[in-house]
Amino acid sequence: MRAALQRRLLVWFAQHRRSLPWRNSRDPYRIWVSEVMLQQTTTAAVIPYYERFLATFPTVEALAQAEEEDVLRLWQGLGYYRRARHLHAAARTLVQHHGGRLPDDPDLWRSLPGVGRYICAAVLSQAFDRPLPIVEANSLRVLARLYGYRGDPRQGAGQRWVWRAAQALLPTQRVGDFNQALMELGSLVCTPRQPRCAECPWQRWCRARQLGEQERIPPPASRPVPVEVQELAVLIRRGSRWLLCQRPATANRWPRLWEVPHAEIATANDARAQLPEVVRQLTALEVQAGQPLTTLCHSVTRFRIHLHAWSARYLRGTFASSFYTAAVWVTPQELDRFPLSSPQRRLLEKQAAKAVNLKLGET
DNA sequence: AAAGCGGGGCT
DNA sequence: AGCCCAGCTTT
Repeated sequence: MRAALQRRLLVWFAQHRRSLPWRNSRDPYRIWVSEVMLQQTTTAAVIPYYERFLATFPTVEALAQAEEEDVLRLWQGLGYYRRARHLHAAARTLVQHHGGRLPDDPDLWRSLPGVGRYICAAVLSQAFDRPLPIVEANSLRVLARLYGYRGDPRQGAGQRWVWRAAQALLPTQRVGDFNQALMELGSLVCTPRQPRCAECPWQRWCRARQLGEQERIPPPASRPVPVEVQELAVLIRRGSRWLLCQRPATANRWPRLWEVPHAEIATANDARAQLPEVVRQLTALEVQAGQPLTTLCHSVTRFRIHLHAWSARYLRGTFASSFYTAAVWVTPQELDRFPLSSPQRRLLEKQAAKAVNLKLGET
């Protein structure tokens, strides 16, 4: 049965595969770049970025020689900027310590920043046909449905199950094509909602379909419980600069006003000018000096997107002291939301440390 | 084990 | 509006 599944999938793939810029090449560098960009990002969104990136940095040497700032500029708008910094750092490692070679060596790939189990296997199976399985959002859905797996294949035991399933199904030849085909099936046929089972090469073996449970397998990711948050905000304009001042509604005095230190950097680096957007959202909520601002948030992330970076300390529960300032950066991860080069990041971290000291001094 | 990182596309 | 997406790192 396994052989039949493999054969039918590969035949289907030969007929239905989309022509994408990173296919038709076995260059590990090109495949690698595509996998990094495609991480948590849809194909349509990636294509223009991918073509620009490869035109600018056609080889790993070109990427290694580039300034980090220029790499980030090309990445701007894709999000998850840590991916770009890792890609660039890994390119430099490969050039400096491995002669610019991208070999068929899983241990080497896994040692690179930003390369986990999936990207390692995706690159090596496509470039060298190395028999490594991959599990991502599409193949995960296909496998869970094929075997009618009832648990959550994204977590714990389910995760171990789905990687074993992918491993067991893997052919000994045309591994790259098979991995691609599995994802393509999930993307074109075995979709999250309203899967096109009539067009599926595996329909006769699909347990979920036999049970009529295609839409319920795998189970949807659970959403965080909404939490109501209250705080006060003041927005002050001084010429072309903006000051944002926030405090928890429970605090009884305002923090000293500090200029938001990353504002200028954010506007300078981000074409979509995040600061005016913050201003727009806040004014849309009619935030005036001293007015209460009530937000229903479904998750920390959602709230922080809403108000951008300045509410970090509040939601981390570290605002027990009687005041709170917007100017404090909390973790390096929070800096990942901006396309900041490593030196810029270090500067902000230093400023943040200073702000924390000031804060402690006043409490 | 769980949180954190974004922006876009789709229903 | 929700929900989802070719994941990885950090805590």
